[in-house]
Amino acid sequence: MKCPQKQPAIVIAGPTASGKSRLALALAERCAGVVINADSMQVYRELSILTARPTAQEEARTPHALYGFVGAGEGYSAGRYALDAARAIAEAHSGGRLPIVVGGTGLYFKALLEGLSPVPAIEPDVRAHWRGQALLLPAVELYAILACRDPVTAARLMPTDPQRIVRALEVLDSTGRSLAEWQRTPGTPVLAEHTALRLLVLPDRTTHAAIIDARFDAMLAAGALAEVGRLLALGLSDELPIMRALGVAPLAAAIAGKLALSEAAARAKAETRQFSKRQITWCKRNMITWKQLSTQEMENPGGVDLSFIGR
RNA sequence: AGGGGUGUAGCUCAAUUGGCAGAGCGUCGGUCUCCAAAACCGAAGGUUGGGGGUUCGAGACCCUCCGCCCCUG
Repeated sequence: MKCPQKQPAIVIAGPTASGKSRLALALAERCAGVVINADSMQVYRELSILTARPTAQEEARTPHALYGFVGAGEGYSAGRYALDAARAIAEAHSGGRLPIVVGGTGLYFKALLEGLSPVPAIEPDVRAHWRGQALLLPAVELYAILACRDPVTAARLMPTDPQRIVRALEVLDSTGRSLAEWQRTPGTPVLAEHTALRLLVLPDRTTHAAIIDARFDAMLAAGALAEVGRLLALGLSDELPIMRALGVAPLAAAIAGKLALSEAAARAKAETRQFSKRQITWCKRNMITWKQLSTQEMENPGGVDLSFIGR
């Protein structure tokens, strides 16, 4: 018999449309938990239907945290998530509740359980400069600059990968130190692995595509198109993370009359399928030691063994 | 029925007019340390509708059959 942990938590990961939110809610109701978001798109206020955020009814059943609390005009990040999640987990514990972290963003789980190397915040004008350059120059030219100034970090990157090249350049410029050097210092986990029951939900892929399709149709029926219309009305930059949420681009094209709604829907479903595959790849690689839930346990969450965390 | 067009990867289409069958999308696999629903990397996939002919060589030219589209009756 394992000793119940003093500051226990449950962490649930899995691809989109795998039923993990439903599981989190069931477990939270069973053991006085707080459902804490670990999804990079469900943090934004303006999209709730399209990001499959818990509904108001679901949020009324048990406390939720880190859902819909960031404005669309802001760019959220894994670094901010680690701070916010630490606070949400601490608040749950001080309120005598069990934190149940659930989501599909692999990097956020990494920040949570392994921590990020302590790279200081990037100066805003340095960040703006390199992101501006990324819009003007092809990735290979940015790579040439990086290869010249920081060959060690460059050697770890693809010359075609603008996002990571820009990150390496902004870290070098803002901190005066190579990203590769910073990363030699390991991060501090927000949540110690041995205090957390880590659950992994992997759907049966032969039926997952149909589930994704049906869910998107339900999103449309629930008003996803109008939700995107309201987002577009804000007149925000296309570069913001929220604009890259699954379905936003195709539905925006449909609103603009550039795409039939049926084609937009097909496109959004394809994006979602592709995304779920990337998530599954991440889980298989990075969550080898997690407890994978069976279909039975998913259908009957009451049977999930919680003795590890003393419940 | 007659006339015209068309048929190439799962889909949309290329192939310098007779010289090694390709691309985009999709599919599948992978990468991942502060935009991660992001940003990338790789792979599979073809009896060129069927059959015959001309040619050193045919996706292309000829004959024939089949499918689809348009026009005329």
